Amino acid sequence: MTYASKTKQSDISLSNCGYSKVLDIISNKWTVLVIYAMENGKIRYGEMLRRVEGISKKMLTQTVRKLERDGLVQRHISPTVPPSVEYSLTPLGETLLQPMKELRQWGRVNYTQVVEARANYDFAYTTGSLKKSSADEVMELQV
Amino acid sequence: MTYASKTKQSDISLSNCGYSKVLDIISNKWTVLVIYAMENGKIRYGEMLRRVEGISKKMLTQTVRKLERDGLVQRHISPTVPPSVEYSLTPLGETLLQPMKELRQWGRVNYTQVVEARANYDFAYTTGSLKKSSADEVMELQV
DNA sequence: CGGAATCCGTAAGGATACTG
DNA sequence: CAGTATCCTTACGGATTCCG
Repeated sequence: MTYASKTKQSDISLSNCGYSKVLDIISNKWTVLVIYAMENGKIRYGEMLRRVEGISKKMLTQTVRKLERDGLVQRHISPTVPPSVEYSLTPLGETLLQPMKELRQWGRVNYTQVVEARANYDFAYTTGSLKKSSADEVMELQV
Repeated sequence: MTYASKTKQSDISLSNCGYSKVLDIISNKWTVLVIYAMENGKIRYGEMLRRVEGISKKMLTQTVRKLERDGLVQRHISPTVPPSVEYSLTPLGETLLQPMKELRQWGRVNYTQVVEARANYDFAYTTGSLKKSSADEVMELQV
């Protein structure tokens, strides 16, 4: 019996599932990268803008505001001219670093296989046959 | 010196960061919930449709296809009438369960604080003052 | 410097209906 | 039962401009 169980399993709900709670916070294009930029301590707005490759002012502000609202990020304003604003993780925000790192590690370790699987899948569905390995072709995608 | 380091830090890139690789896979409304539905073994299409609360056929198919393409999910078709299709995690897919569980655990443990932080933030920005705790008001949101 | 405001295109996702 | 196909709405995010 490969089925898990015949007993009624609880539903997986968007509103009560721990996964969804987290995704509600980190699931978008920039959030984890922005948190990542703060993992070593305070960092200024402009510095983040440069470090997080490709992010716009709009999205950086929006992302960091949402994190602040969620209690994961603190904002420190130095009322100088020109203004200086630093961001850092709150204690709550820092607790998210560990689970995040595990995800990153998974990505580093396994993404090669994912890319290969994709190539294999695409090949199968465009030619009708299957390849054993497409490691050669995807080599240039590794980083 | 609260700054992490003055030495040049590597940029955080969408294309080469382990975080982005994972998000590329799991960062959307349904993926983690669908993976979650398979954590105990094979499960049929219709059963998932019922278990994952609120998902439509379109999104379930789309999500599960993407996971299959990524090599995280296997599809087993029994050519009976009516057809029976079962999905299960591949070995690669199962390796994602552990880091996912840590995230879920984080959500379960800390989401209360996040909700409270939000209420506090919203209160501060709608009234101009700050509250110490809004635990009372957010109680009905807990699950 | 650190934003806010505005405009705009794309794409993610919902609703519904149809099919082998 | 396990999907496709189509339409449609919204929200995410990019580009640009302006401001204290």
